[in-house]
Amino acid sequence: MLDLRAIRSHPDEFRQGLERKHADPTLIDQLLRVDEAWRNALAEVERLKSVRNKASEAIAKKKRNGEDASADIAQMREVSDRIKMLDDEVRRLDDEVKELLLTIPNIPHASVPDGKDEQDNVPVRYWGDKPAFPFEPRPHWEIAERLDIADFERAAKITGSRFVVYKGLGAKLERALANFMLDFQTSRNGYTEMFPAFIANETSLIGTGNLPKFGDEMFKLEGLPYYLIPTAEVPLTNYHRDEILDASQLPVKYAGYSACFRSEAGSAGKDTRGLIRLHQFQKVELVKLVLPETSYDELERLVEDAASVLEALNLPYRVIEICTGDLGAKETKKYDLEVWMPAQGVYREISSCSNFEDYQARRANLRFRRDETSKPEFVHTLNGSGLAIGRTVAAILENGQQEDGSVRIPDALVPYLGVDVIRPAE
RNA sequence: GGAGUGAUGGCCGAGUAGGUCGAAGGCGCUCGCCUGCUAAGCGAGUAUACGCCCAAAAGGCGUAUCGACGGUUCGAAUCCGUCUCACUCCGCCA
Repeated sequence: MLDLRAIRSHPDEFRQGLERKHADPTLIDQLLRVDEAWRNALAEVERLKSVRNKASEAIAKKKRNGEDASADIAQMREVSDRIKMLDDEVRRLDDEVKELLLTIPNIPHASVPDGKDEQDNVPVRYWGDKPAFPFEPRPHWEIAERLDIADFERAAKITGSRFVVYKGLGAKLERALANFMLDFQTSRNGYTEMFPAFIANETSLIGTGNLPKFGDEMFKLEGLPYYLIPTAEVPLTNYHRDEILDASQLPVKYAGYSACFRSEAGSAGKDTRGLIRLHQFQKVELVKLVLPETSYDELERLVEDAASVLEALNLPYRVIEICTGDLGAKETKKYDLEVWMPAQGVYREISSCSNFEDYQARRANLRFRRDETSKPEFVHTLNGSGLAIGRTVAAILENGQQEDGSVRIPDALVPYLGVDVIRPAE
């Protein structure tokens, strides 16, 4: 959430920020209106409580001296009733302020290119040579079915559409990629490996910004205040919730492997085939908690950390900078990594790296202290996929495919998979 | 799932016939003194959030906070209810 005091002192900056994001700038005015009402009610109730506290003290004194205090008590009864009413009012207004604050999106960073939607995103660099095929490249789902390494039909039988069962070398490829990515990010890029729970509570989801607004993108456990995590970002970012870290601990860098569950509400008809858009996929997620003044440098480094996996796997990709209109609600700045998918002839998102500044840190109360005497400040949080495994499988299958239906495995992965080519059964 | 115990400040730990308790005491930490150095000793200080005053900082005033929420009361760390978490025992499991 945004800083309420900052909004009070220069609301125009926030209105403009929301406009850049094509969000509703009048949210700021709504907020300020309720905030003022809240502060007025608060001042009044605190004044009455002050009266009450003094009177209570006087009553205590009288009683100790054996004097009669019944008149004072009767008088205070009225004050107390009024306090009770005002307290309800204050609570109601305070809830309203908090709810609005939780709903208002983050403001884009000054460096983010203006734009309306994804059409206006800006490619910033390209890496790798797209493979040239002397034949018509097949889509990955066809390759996978032919190699008998992924089974969508039976997954639909077991669960439903948008699920997959990996089989044989497909299952091992999934496992090999997870191991490879975790090893890579821990040993090469200095992340601490984490293995979180796949279920998180509502407080955690509010902390990362998935609730209250985006509950319908997740699977909720029936009758419980628990959700299946849509990404390991949720448990990893909440790991230090309500803590005050020492500045010397920063940056905190976590790499967590998890399954990710997405309801994909509203995406009917999109990417209905293959591994691109499933209700469950696995991912290695990178999360950083950093000093505020370093967060944009850390974002650039995060992009490199994610991109270096693609380079190690020799998968062609590009980096695009997301424009203001296409930014998610929580982000101040975001880069997507898009991997080349030869069969469709398009780049597909395989990683998304974002800076949230203190938007999540405020929600999750993630703070640090510069030294023993200084006041706690909010950290900046960042995260990026490093990478989405299902889409990496798809990219490896499509980019490594050969005319005979076999698939060449990237060299870096061979020690993990045990073979350098996946061939169709005879 | 059943039975029980507990939750107080950075940590430990007092505080139940409700009233000068934001909370004794100790440890830790900070500053000063003392000391050849260290240790010990002595003195002072040491929570957070929010609102108001102030151009701002400094500072001042006020309110709230003893797991959370709600209730009783003029007044709650202390009484009542609900919940959460932790621990112990039993059962059940990987």
